[in-house]
Amino acid sequence: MNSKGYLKHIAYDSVVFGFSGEKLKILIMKYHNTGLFALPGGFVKYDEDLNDAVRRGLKERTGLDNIYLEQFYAFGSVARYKPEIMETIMKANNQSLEGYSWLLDRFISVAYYALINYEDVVPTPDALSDSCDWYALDELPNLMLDHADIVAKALQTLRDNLERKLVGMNLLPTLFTMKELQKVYEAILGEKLHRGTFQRKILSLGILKRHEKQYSGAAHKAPFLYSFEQK
Amino acid sequence: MNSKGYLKHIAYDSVVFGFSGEKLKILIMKYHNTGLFALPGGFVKYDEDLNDAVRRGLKERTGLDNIYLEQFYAFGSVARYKPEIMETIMKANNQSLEGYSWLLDRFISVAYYALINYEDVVPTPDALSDSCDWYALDELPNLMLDHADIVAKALQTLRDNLERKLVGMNLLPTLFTMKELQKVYEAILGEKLHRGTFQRKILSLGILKRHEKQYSGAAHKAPFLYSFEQK
DNA sequence: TTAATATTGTCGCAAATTGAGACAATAAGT
DNA sequence: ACTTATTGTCTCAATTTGCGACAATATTAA
Repeated sequence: MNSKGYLKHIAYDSVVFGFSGEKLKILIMKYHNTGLFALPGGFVKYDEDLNDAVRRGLKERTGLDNIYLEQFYAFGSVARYKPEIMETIMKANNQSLEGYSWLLDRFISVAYYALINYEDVVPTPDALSDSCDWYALDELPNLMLDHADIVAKALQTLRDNLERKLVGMNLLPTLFTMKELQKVYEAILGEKLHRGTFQRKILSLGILKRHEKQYSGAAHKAPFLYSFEQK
Repeated sequence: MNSKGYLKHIAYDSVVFGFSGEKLKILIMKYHNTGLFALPGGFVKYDEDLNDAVRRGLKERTGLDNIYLEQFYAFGSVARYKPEIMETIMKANNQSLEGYSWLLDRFISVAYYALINYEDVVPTPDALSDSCDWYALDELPNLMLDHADIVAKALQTLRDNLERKLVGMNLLPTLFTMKELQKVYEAILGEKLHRGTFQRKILSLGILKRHEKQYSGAAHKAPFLYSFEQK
Protein backbone atom coordinates (compact mmCIF):
# COMPACT_ATOMS: atom_id res chain seq x y z
CA MET A 1 0.00 0.00 0.00
CA ASN A 2 1.09 3.55 -0.54
CA SER A 3 0.12 6.90 0.90
CA LYS A 4 -2.93 7.24 -1.27
CA GLY A 5 -4.25 3.81 -0.35
CA TYR A 6 -3.89 2.30 -3.82
CA LEU A 7 -2.47 -1.10 -4.69
CA LYS A 8 0.95 -0.87 -6.26
CA HIS A 9 1.68 -2.29 -9.71
CA ILE A 10 -2.00 -2.66 -10.58
CA ALA A 11 -3.97 -0.40 -12.89
CA TYR A 12 -6.97 -0.74 -15.11
CA ASP A 13 -7.78 0.71 -18.49
CA SER A 14 -11.22 0.92 -20.02
CA VAL A 15 -12.41 0.96 -23.60
CA VAL A 16 -15.77 2.71 -23.45
CA PHE A 17 -17.78 2.05 -26.59
CA GLY A 18 -20.58 4.29 -27.78
CA PHE A 19 -22.46 4.37 -31.06
CA SER A 20 -23.21 7.54 -32.99
CA GLY A 21 -23.41 8.59 -36.60
CA GLU A 22 -23.41 4.93 -37.64
CA LYS A 23 -19.96 4.51 -36.15
CA LEU A 24 -18.45 2.90 -33.09
CA LYS A 25 -16.63 5.40 -30.95
CA ILE A 26 -14.58 5.22 -27.77
CA LEU A 27 -13.65 7.66 -25.04
CA ILE A 28 -10.10 9.02 -25.16
CA MET A 29 -8.43 11.33 -22.64
CA LYS A 30 -5.82 13.92 -23.48
CA TYR A 31 -3.30 14.91 -20.83
CA HIS A 32 -2.52 18.57 -20.18
CA ASN A 33 0.38 20.06 -22.13
CA THR A 34 1.78 16.75 -23.29
CA GLY A 35 -0.01 15.81 -26.49
CA LEU A 36 -0.48 12.37 -24.96
CA PHE A 37 -3.71 10.48 -25.60
CA ALA A 38 -4.76 7.57 -23.44
CA LEU A 39 -7.60 5.31 -22.47
CA PRO A 40 -9.46 6.23 -19.29
CA GLY A 41 -7.86 4.28 -16.52
CA GLY A 42 -7.15 4.29 -12.84
CA PHE A 43 -6.02 2.43 -9.79
CA VAL A 44 -7.48 0.09 -7.23
CA LYS A 45 -7.93 1.10 -3.64
CA TYR A 46 -6.56 -1.16 -0.99
CA ASP A 47 -9.99 -2.26 0.24
CA GLU A 48 -11.84 -2.17 -3.05
CA ASP A 49 -12.78 -4.91 -5.51
CA LEU A 50 -11.06 -4.62 -8.86
CA ASN A 51 -14.42 -4.52 -10.62
CA ASP A 52 -15.68 -1.83 -8.28
CA ALA A 53 -12.63 0.30 -8.96
CA VAL A 54 -13.43 0.23 -12.66
CA ARG A 55 -17.08 1.11 -12.05
CA ARG A 56 -16.00 3.97 -9.82
CA GLY A 57 -13.72 5.34 -12.52
CA LEU A 58 -16.36 4.96 -15.20
CA LYS A 59 -18.89 6.73 -13.06
CA GLU A 60 -16.53 9.70 -12.77
CA ARG A 61 -15.81 9.72 -16.49
CA THR A 62 -19.34 9.17 -17.79
CA GLY A 63 -21.68 9.92 -14.92
CA LEU A 64 -23.28 6.53 -15.39
CA ASP A 65 -23.99 3.78 -12.89
CA ASN A 66 -24.88 0.25 -13.84
CA ILE A 67 -22.84 0.12 -16.99
CA TYR A 68 -22.47 -3.01 -19.10
CA LEU A 69 -18.89 -3.95 -18.33
CA GLU A 70 -16.69 -6.84 -19.37
CA GLN A 71 -13.14 -7.62 -18.36
CA PHE A 72 -11.14 -8.99 -21.27
CA TYR A 73 -7.39 -9.09 -20.68
CA ALA A 74 -4.57 -8.26 -18.28
CA PHE A 75 -1.68 -6.59 -20.08
CA GLY A 76 1.53 -7.44 -18.30
CA SER A 77 4.55 -7.16 -20.56
CA VAL A 78 7.68 -5.47 -19.28
CA ALA A 79 7.79 -3.46 -22.51
CA ARG A 80 4.85 -1.37 -21.34
CA TYR A 81 6.88 -0.11 -18.38
CA LYS A 82 7.94 3.42 -19.35
CA PRO A 83 8.29 5.54 -16.23
CA GLU A 84 9.39 8.59 -18.24
CA ILE A 85 5.90 8.87 -19.73
CA MET A 86 4.21 9.10 -16.38
CA GLU A 87 6.92 11.51 -15.28
CA THR A 88 6.15 13.72 -18.29
CA ILE A 89 2.48 13.77 -17.38
CA MET A 90 3.15 14.62 -13.75
CA LYS A 91 5.62 17.36 -14.54
CA ALA A 92 3.33 18.91 -17.16
CA ASN A 93 0.80 19.26 -14.37
CA ASN A 94 3.28 20.78 -11.94
CA GLN A 95 2.58 17.83 -9.77
CA SER A 96 5.29 17.12 -7.25
CA LEU A 97 6.62 13.58 -7.43
CA GLU A 98 6.76 13.66 -3.66
CA GLY A 99 4.68 10.77 -2.40
CA TYR A 100 3.80 9.70 -5.95
CA SER A 101 6.88 7.70 -6.80
CA TRP A 102 4.70 4.58 -6.86
CA LEU A 103 3.20 5.97 -10.09
CA LEU A 104 6.58 5.64 -11.76
CA ASP A 105 6.75 1.96 -10.96
CA ARG A 106 5.82 -0.91 -13.23
CA PHE A 107 2.10 -1.64 -13.72
CA ILE A 108 0.08 -4.55 -14.93
CA SER A 109 -3.12 -3.23 -16.40
CA VAL A 110 -6.39 -5.11 -16.39
CA ALA A 111 -8.46 -4.01 -19.36
CA TYR A 112 -12.25 -3.75 -19.54
CA TYR A 113 -14.68 -2.70 -22.19
CA ALA A 114 -17.93 -0.92 -21.49
CA LEU A 115 -20.99 -0.46 -23.69
CA ILE A 116 -23.04 2.63 -23.11
CA ASN A 117 -25.75 4.69 -24.68
CA TYR A 118 -23.91 7.55 -26.32
CA GLU A 119 -26.69 10.02 -25.64
CA ASP A 120 -26.61 9.44 -21.90
CA VAL A 121 -23.00 10.47 -21.47
CA VAL A 122 -21.27 13.71 -20.72
CA PRO A 123 -17.57 12.86 -21.06
CA THR A 124 -15.67 14.36 -18.13
CA PRO A 125 -11.89 14.87 -17.92
CA ASP A 126 -10.03 14.23 -14.67
CA ALA A 127 -7.49 16.40 -12.86
CA LEU A 128 -4.61 15.44 -15.12
CA SER A 129 -6.40 15.75 -18.43
CA ASP A 130 -7.61 18.47 -20.76
CA SER A 131 -10.36 16.52 -22.34
CA CYS A 132 -12.29 13.32 -22.48
CA ASP A 133 -13.89 12.92 -25.89
CA TRP A 134 -15.40 10.48 -28.31
CA TYR A 135 -13.29 9.30 -31.21
CA ALA A 136 -14.43 7.00 -34.00
CA LEU A 137 -12.43 3.79 -34.14
CA ASP A 138 -11.04 4.66 -37.55
CA GLU A 139 -10.01 8.15 -36.49
CA LEU A 140 -8.14 7.52 -33.27
CA PRO A 141 -5.17 9.71 -32.34
CA ASN A 142 -1.88 8.03 -31.53
CA LEU A 143 -2.34 6.42 -28.14
CA MET A 144 0.39 6.14 -25.57
CA LEU A 145 2.02 2.92 -24.40
CA ASP A 146 0.20 -0.19 -25.62
CA HIS A 147 -3.23 1.41 -25.58
CA ALA A 148 -3.72 0.83 -29.31
CA ASP A 149 -3.24 -2.90 -28.67
CA ILE A 150 -5.77 -2.72 -25.87
CA VAL A 151 -8.34 -1.15 -28.18
CA ALA A 152 -7.70 -3.76 -30.86
CA LYS A 153 -8.15 -6.59 -28.39
CA ALA A 154 -11.29 -4.98 -26.99
CA LEU A 155 -12.85 -4.83 -30.43
CA GLN A 156 -11.87 -8.40 -31.18
CA THR A 157 -13.41 -9.60 -27.92
CA LEU A 158 -16.55 -7.59 -28.53
CA ARG A 159 -16.93 -9.25 -31.93
CA ASP A 160 -16.39 -12.70 -30.49
CA ASN A 161 -19.01 -12.04 -27.83
CA LEU A 162 -21.52 -10.39 -30.13
CA GLU A 163 -24.01 -13.21 -30.51
CA ARG A 164 -23.08 -15.09 -27.40
CA LYS A 165 -23.82 -12.23 -25.03
CA LEU A 166 -26.46 -10.25 -26.96
CA VAL A 167 -24.39 -7.22 -26.59
CA GLY A 168 -25.85 -5.00 -29.29
CA MET A 169 -28.66 -3.42 -27.36
CA ASN A 170 -26.45 -1.90 -24.71
CA LEU A 171 -25.27 0.64 -27.24
CA LEU A 172 -28.75 2.00 -28.02
CA PRO A 173 -31.45 3.98 -26.21
CA THR A 174 -34.30 2.07 -24.63
CA LEU A 175 -36.37 2.34 -27.79
CA PHE A 176 -34.76 1.74 -31.16
CA THR A 177 -35.62 0.58 -34.65
CA MET A 178 -34.51 -2.63 -36.30
CA LYS A 179 -32.42 -0.63 -38.72
CA GLU A 180 -30.55 1.08 -35.90
CA LEU A 181 -29.81 -2.26 -34.28
CA GLN A 182 -28.55 -3.59 -37.58
CA LYS A 183 -26.23 -0.60 -37.93
CA VAL A 184 -24.77 -1.37 -34.53
CA TYR A 185 -24.07 -4.95 -35.54
CA GLU A 186 -22.53 -3.80 -38.80
CA ALA A 187 -20.30 -1.29 -37.02
CA ILE A 188 -19.06 -3.92 -34.61
CA LEU A 189 -18.50 -6.62 -37.19
CA GLY A 190 -17.18 -4.24 -39.82
CA GLU A 191 -19.36 -5.73 -42.56
CA LYS A 192 -22.76 -5.28 -44.18
CA LEU A 193 -25.53 -7.67 -43.20
CA HIS A 194 -28.54 -8.72 -45.22
CA ARG A 195 -31.63 -6.90 -43.97
CA GLY A 196 -34.16 -9.73 -44.18
CA THR A 197 -31.85 -12.30 -42.66
CA PHE A 198 -30.84 -10.01 -39.82
CA GLN A 199 -34.44 -9.15 -38.93
CA ARG A 200 -35.51 -12.78 -38.99
CA LYS A 201 -32.57 -13.88 -36.86
CA ILE A 202 -32.96 -11.20 -34.21
CA LEU A 203 -36.73 -11.64 -33.93
CA SER A 204 -36.34 -15.42 -33.62
CA LEU A 205 -34.31 -14.87 -30.45
CA GLY A 206 -37.48 -13.67 -28.77
CA ILE A 207 -35.76 -11.00 -26.74
CA LEU A 208 -37.24 -7.91 -28.37
CA LYS A 209 -40.52 -6.33 -27.45
CA ARG A 210 -42.32 -4.51 -30.25
CA HIS A 211 -43.82 -1.09 -29.55
CA GLU A 212 -45.79 1.47 -31.56
CA LYS A 213 -44.41 2.72 -34.84
CA GLN A 214 -42.01 5.61 -35.19
CA TYR A 215 -43.20 8.30 -37.59
CA SER A 216 -40.05 9.97 -38.77
CA GLY A 217 -41.63 12.43 -41.20
CA ALA A 218 -39.79 10.79 -44.07
CA ALA A 219 -41.50 9.67 -47.23
CA HIS A 220 -41.80 6.00 -46.51
CA LYS A 221 -43.29 3.35 -44.30
CA ALA A 222 -42.72 3.92 -40.58
CA PRO A 223 -40.67 1.31 -38.72
CA PHE A 224 -41.64 -0.33 -35.45
CA LEU A 225 -39.81 0.62 -32.30
CA TYR A 226 -38.35 -2.15 -30.16
CA SER A 227 -37.02 -2.46 -26.67
CA PHE A 228 -34.82 -5.10 -25.13
CA GLU A 229 -37.03 -7.48 -23.18
CA GLN A 230 -35.53 -8.23 -19.76
CA LYS A 231 -35.70 -11.85 -18.73
CA MET B 1 9.47 -4.41 -5.43
CA ASN B 2 10.40 -6.55 -2.45
CA SER B 3 13.48 -8.42 -1.39
CA LYS B 4 12.81 -11.37 -3.65
CA GLY B 5 12.31 -9.20 -6.71
CA TYR B 6 8.64 -10.00 -7.20
CA LEU B 7 5.85 -7.55 -7.96
CA LYS B 8 3.63 -6.93 -4.97
CA HIS B 9 -0.10 -7.61 -5.10
CA ILE B 10 0.11 -9.63 -8.30
CA ALA B 11 -0.11 -13.39 -8.57
CA TYR B 12 -1.17 -15.87 -11.17
CA ASP B 13 -3.02 -19.15 -10.91
CA SER B 14 -3.13 -21.81 -13.56
CA VAL B 15 -5.69 -24.44 -14.42
CA VAL B 16 -3.71 -27.14 -16.18
CA PHE B 17 -5.99 -29.45 -18.13
CA GLY B 18 -5.05 -32.97 -19.12
CA PHE B 19 -7.13 -35.79 -20.54
CA SER B 20 -6.98 -39.36 -19.29
CA GLY B 21 -9.39 -42.20 -18.75
CA GLU B 22 -12.00 -40.36 -20.80
CA LYS B 23 -12.02 -37.56 -18.25
CA LEU B 24 -10.73 -34.03 -18.02
CA LYS B 25 -8.32 -33.61 -15.15
CA ILE B 26 -6.41 -30.69 -13.68
CA LEU B 27 -3.28 -30.33 -11.60
CA ILE B 28 -3.79 -29.59 -7.90
CA MET B 29 -1.15 -28.90 -5.27
CA LYS B 30 -1.38 -29.86 -1.64
CA TYR B 31 0.50 -27.79 0.95
CA HIS B 32 2.56 -29.49 3.66
CA ASN B 33 0.76 -30.20 6.92
CA THR B 34 -2.21 -28.00 6.23
CA GLY B 35 -4.77 -30.04 4.31
CA LEU B 36 -4.99 -27.10 1.92
CA PHE B 37 -5.43 -27.75 -1.79
CA ALA B 38 -4.73 -25.09 -4.37
CA LEU B 39 -4.14 -24.41 -8.03
CA PRO B 40 -0.53 -24.11 -9.12
CA GLY B 41 0.35 -20.44 -8.99
CA GLY B 42 3.15 -18.03 -8.49
CA PHE B 43 4.43 -14.51 -8.71
CA VAL B 44 5.86 -12.20 -11.32
CA LYS B 45 9.45 -11.03 -11.22
CA TYR B 46 10.10 -7.36 -11.46
CA ASP B 47 11.65 -7.59 -14.94
CA GLU B 48 9.55 -10.41 -16.31
CA ASP B 49 6.48 -10.43 -18.58
CA LEU B 50 3.35 -11.70 -16.91
CA ASN B 51 2.96 -14.40 -19.57
CA ASP B 52 6.57 -15.46 -19.13
CA ALA B 53 6.10 -15.81 -15.39
CA VAL B 54 3.27 -18.25 -15.98
CA ARG B 55 5.30 -20.24 -18.49
CA ARG B 56 8.18 -20.36 -16.04
CA GLY B 57 5.91 -21.71 -13.31
CA LEU B 58 4.34 -24.26 -15.59
CA LYS B 59 7.72 -25.44 -16.74
CA GLU B 60 8.67 -26.11 -13.12
CA ARG B 61 5.41 -27.87 -12.40
CA THR B 62 5.14 -29.97 -15.57
CA GLY B 63 8.60 -29.97 -17.16
CA LEU B 64 7.05 -28.73 -20.41
CA ASP B 65 8.01 -25.81 -22.59
CA ASN B 66 5.80 -24.42 -25.35
CA ILE B 67 2.53 -25.14 -23.67
CA TYR B 68 -0.83 -24.07 -25.07
CA LEU B 69 -1.74 -21.30 -22.68
CA GLU B 70 -4.64 -18.90 -22.50
CA GLN B 71 -5.28 -16.10 -20.05
CA PHE B 72 -8.95 -15.88 -19.12
CA TYR B 73 -9.64 -13.65 -16.11
CA ALA B 74 -8.13 -11.48 -13.38
CA PHE B 75 -9.68 -12.25 -10.00
CA GLY B 76 -9.60 -9.13 -7.89
CA SER B 77 -12.24 -9.17 -5.20
CA VAL B 78 -11.36 -8.06 -1.70
CA ALA B 79 -13.07 -11.18 -0.40
CA ARG B 80 -10.18 -13.31 -1.65
CA TYR B 81 -7.77 -11.50 0.68
CA LYS B 82 -7.23 -13.89 3.58
CA PRO B 83 -3.75 -13.38 4.98
CA GLU B 84 -4.27 -16.00 7.68
CA ILE B 85 -4.28 -18.72 5.03
CA MET B 86 -0.90 -17.78 3.67
CA GLU B 87 0.33 -17.47 7.24
CA THR B 88 -0.86 -21.01 7.95
CA ILE B 89 1.03 -22.31 4.95
CA MET B 90 4.22 -20.49 5.88
CA LYS B 91 4.12 -21.59 9.49
CA ALA B 92 3.43 -25.20 8.58
CA ASN B 93 6.67 -25.08 6.65
CA ASN B 94 8.62 -23.50 9.51
CA GLN B 95 9.21 -20.62 7.16
CA SER B 96 10.11 -17.41 8.88
CA LEU B 97 7.87 -14.49 7.99
CA GLU B 98 10.96 -12.35 8.02
CA GLY B 99 11.23 -10.74 4.60
CA TYR B 100 8.10 -12.47 3.40
CA SER B 101 5.49 -10.14 4.82
CA TRP B 102 4.59 -9.15 1.23
CA LEU B 103 3.07 -12.62 0.88
CA LEU B 104 0.52 -11.71 3.52
CA ASP B 105 -0.65 -8.73 1.53
CA ARG B 106 -3.60 -8.54 -0.81
CA PHE B 107 -3.23 -10.13 -4.25
CA ILE B 108 -4.99 -9.84 -7.53
CA SER B 109 -4.60 -13.09 -9.38
CA VAL B 110 -4.52 -13.40 -13.14
CA ALA B 111 -5.80 -16.82 -14.13
CA TYR B 112 -4.64 -18.92 -17.09
CA TYR B 113 -5.59 -22.29 -18.40
CA ALA B 114 -3.17 -24.65 -20.09
CA LEU B 115 -3.83 -27.66 -22.28
CA ILE B 116 -1.25 -30.39 -22.22
CA ASN B 117 -0.72 -33.96 -23.22
CA TYR B 118 -1.27 -35.92 -20.03
CA GLU B 119 1.34 -38.53 -20.91
CA ASP B 120 4.11 -35.98 -21.28
CA VAL B 121 3.83 -34.68 -17.74
CA VAL B 122 5.50 -35.60 -14.47
CA PRO B 123 3.69 -33.42 -11.93
CA THR B 124 6.23 -31.85 -9.60
CA PRO B 125 5.50 -30.25 -6.21
CA ASP B 126 7.30 -27.10 -5.15
CA ALA B 127 9.04 -26.29 -1.87
CA LEU B 128 5.84 -25.54 0.01
CA SER B 129 3.80 -28.50 -1.19
CA ASP B 130 3.58 -32.22 -0.58
CA SER B 131 2.18 -33.14 -3.89
CA CYS B 132 1.11 -32.01 -7.30
CA ASP B 133 -1.41 -34.43 -8.75
CA TRP B 134 -4.10 -34.92 -11.33
CA TYR B 135 -7.71 -34.74 -10.19
CA ALA B 136 -10.74 -35.36 -12.35
CA LEU B 137 -13.00 -32.31 -12.55
CA ASP B 138 -15.82 -34.16 -10.82
CA GLU B 139 -13.59 -35.40 -8.01
CA LEU B 140 -11.82 -32.26 -6.91
CA PRO B 141 -10.93 -31.76 -3.26
CA ASN B 142 -12.04 -28.58 -1.54
CA LEU B 143 -9.89 -25.83 -2.92
CA MET B 144 -8.74 -22.85 -0.89
CA LEU B 145 -9.83 -19.26 -1.46
CA ASP B 146 -11.76 -18.76 -4.68
CA HIS B 147 -9.91 -21.46 -6.57
CA ALA B 148 -13.10 -23.41 -7.21
CA ASP B 149 -14.52 -20.33 -8.95
CA ILE B 150 -11.36 -20.08 -11.00
CA VAL B 151 -11.72 -23.67 -12.14
CA ALA B 152 -15.38 -23.15 -13.03
CA LYS B 153 -14.57 -20.09 -15.09
CA ALA B 154 -11.67 -21.87 -16.78
CA LEU B 155 -13.97 -24.68 -17.88
CA GLN B 156 -16.59 -22.24 -19.10
CA THR B 157 -14.01 -20.33 -21.13
CA LEU B 158 -12.59 -23.53 -22.55
CA ARG B 159 -16.06 -24.52 -23.72
CA ASP B 160 -16.70 -21.14 -25.28
CA ASN B 161 -13.39 -21.34 -27.13
CA LEU B 162 -13.72 -24.95 -28.20
CA GLU B 163 -14.61 -24.49 -31.85
CA ARG B 164 -13.24 -21.00 -32.23
CA LYS B 165 -9.71 -21.93 -31.26
CA LEU B 166 -9.53 -25.60 -32.27
CA VAL B 167 -8.41 -26.41 -28.85
CA GLY B 168 -9.12 -30.12 -28.71
CA MET B 169 -5.93 -31.47 -30.15
CA ASN B 170 -3.68 -29.91 -27.55
CA LEU B 171 -4.91 -32.46 -25.06
CA LEU B 172 -3.83 -35.49 -27.11
CA PRO B 173 -0.56 -37.07 -28.22
CA THR B 174 0.71 -36.26 -31.71
CA LEU B 175 -1.12 -39.24 -33.17
CA PHE B 176 -4.68 -39.98 -32.12
CA THR B 177 -7.84 -41.61 -33.40
CA MET B 178 -11.07 -39.87 -34.27
CA LYS B 179 -12.75 -41.57 -31.34
CA GLU B 180 -10.19 -40.20 -28.90
CA LEU B 181 -10.68 -36.70 -30.26
CA GLN B 182 -14.43 -37.09 -29.89
CA LYS B 183 -14.01 -38.17 -26.27
CA VAL B 184 -12.02 -35.01 -25.59
CA TYR B 185 -14.77 -32.86 -27.05
CA GLU B 186 -17.38 -34.73 -25.04
CA ALA B 187 -15.42 -34.32 -21.84
CA ILE B 188 -15.05 -30.60 -22.37
CA LEU B 189 -18.64 -30.00 -23.38
CA GLY B 190 -20.09 -32.44 -20.86
CA GLU B 191 -22.37 -34.06 -23.42
CA LYS B 192 -22.45 -36.91 -25.91
CA LEU B 193 -21.94 -36.11 -29.57
CA HIS B 194 -23.17 -38.02 -32.60
CA ARG B 195 -20.34 -40.01 -34.11
CA GLY B 196 -21.07 -39.49 -37.79
CA THR B 197 -21.77 -35.80 -37.43
CA PHE B 198 -18.66 -35.21 -35.37
CA GLN B 199 -16.40 -36.99 -37.84
CA ARG B 200 -17.86 -35.12 -40.80
CA LYS B 201 -17.51 -31.78 -39.07
CA ILE B 202 -13.93 -32.23 -37.93
CA LEU B 203 -12.76 -33.59 -41.27
CA SER B 204 -14.41 -30.71 -43.11
CA LEU B 205 -12.20 -28.29 -41.22
CA GLY B 206 -9.26 -29.64 -43.18
CA ILE B 207 -6.83 -29.43 -40.29
CA LEU B 208 -6.23 -33.14 -39.71
CA LYS B 209 -3.71 -35.26 -41.53
CA ARG B 210 -4.58 -38.92 -41.88
CA HIS B 211 -1.91 -41.54 -41.18
CA GLU B 212 -1.74 -45.33 -41.25
CA LYS B 213 -4.25 -47.39 -39.31
CA GLN B 214 -3.90 -48.34 -35.71
CA TYR B 215 -4.20 -52.07 -35.09
CA SER B 216 -5.33 -52.30 -31.52
CA GLY B 217 -5.58 -56.09 -31.31
CA ALA B 218 -9.30 -55.79 -30.64
CA ALA B 219 -11.91 -57.68 -32.63
CA HIS B 220 -13.05 -54.95 -34.96
CA LYS B 221 -12.06 -52.65 -37.79
CA ALA B 222 -8.91 -50.60 -37.12
CA PRO B 223 -9.25 -46.83 -36.98
CA PHE B 224 -7.06 -44.36 -38.80
CA LEU B 225 -4.59 -42.30 -36.85
CA TYR B 226 -4.61 -38.54 -37.29
CA SER B 227 -2.31 -35.70 -36.45
CA PHE B 228 -2.97 -32.00 -36.21
CA GLU B 229 -1.83 -30.36 -39.40
CA GLN B 230 0.17 -27.24 -38.66
CA LYS B 231 -0.63 -24.32 -40.89
C1' DT C 1 -56.58 13.19 -55.99
C1' DT C 2 -53.30 10.56 -57.91
C1' DA C 3 -48.67 9.21 -58.87
C1' DA C 4 -43.92 8.68 -57.47
C1' DT C 5 -40.41 7.34 -54.09
C1' DA C 6 -38.06 5.38 -50.27
C1' DT C 7 -38.24 2.11 -46.72
C1' DT C 8 -40.35 -1.51 -44.03
C1' DG C 9 -42.24 -6.21 -42.73
C1' DT C 10 -42.53 -10.59 -44.50
C1' DC C 11 -42.37 -14.40 -47.57
C1' DG C 12 -40.40 -17.89 -50.78
C1' DC C 13 -36.91 -20.59 -52.48
C1' DA C 14 -32.38 -22.41 -53.12
C1' DA C 15 -28.12 -23.50 -50.83
C1' DA C 16 -25.73 -24.96 -46.90
C1' DT C 17 -25.47 -27.12 -42.41
C1' DT C 18 -26.90 -30.35 -38.92
C1' DG C 19 -29.03 -34.56 -36.63
C1' DA C 20 -29.77 -39.30 -36.71
C1' DG C 21 -29.86 -43.67 -38.42
C1' DA C 22 -28.15 -47.36 -41.80
C1' DC C 23 -24.88 -50.17 -44.18
C1' DA C 24 -20.79 -52.15 -45.88
C1' DA C 25 -15.99 -52.98 -44.52
C1' DT C 26 -13.00 -54.66 -41.51
C1' DA C 27 -9.96 -57.06 -37.27
C1' DA C 28 -9.95 -60.11 -34.38
C1' DG C 29 -11.98 -64.27 -31.52
C1' DT C 30 -14.69 -68.83 -31.71
C1' DA D 1 -16.73 -69.90 -41.76
C1' DC D 2 -19.30 -67.38 -38.33
C1' DT D 3 -19.72 -63.89 -34.74
C1' DT D 4 -18.88 -59.44 -32.64
C1' DA D 5 -17.50 -54.76 -32.05
C1' DT D 6 -16.15 -50.74 -34.28
C1' DT D 7 -15.12 -47.81 -38.16
C1' DG D 8 -15.76 -44.90 -42.40
C1' DT D 9 -19.18 -43.22 -45.12
C1' DC D 10 -23.65 -42.35 -46.97
C1' DT D 11 -28.49 -40.97 -47.21
C1' DC D 12 -32.41 -38.50 -45.94
C1' DA D 13 -35.01 -35.36 -43.29
C1' DA D 14 -34.98 -31.27 -40.51
C1' DT D 15 -33.11 -26.87 -39.69
C1' DT D 16 -30.69 -22.73 -40.68
C1' DT D 17 -28.89 -19.29 -43.83
C1' DG D 18 -28.33 -16.17 -47.97
C1' DC D 19 -30.66 -13.47 -51.10
C1' DG D 20 -34.05 -11.59 -53.78
C1' DA D 21 -39.07 -10.25 -54.33
C1' DC D 22 -43.43 -8.28 -53.13
C1' DA D 23 -47.00 -5.89 -50.89
C1' DA D 24 -47.77 -2.28 -47.47
C1' DT D 25 -47.04 2.12 -46.04
C1' DA D 26 -45.75 7.45 -45.15
C1' DT D 27 -44.74 11.35 -47.36
C1' DT D 28 -43.85 14.54 -51.33
C1' DA D 29 -44.79 16.04 -55.93
C1' DA D 30 -47.80 16.61 -59.78
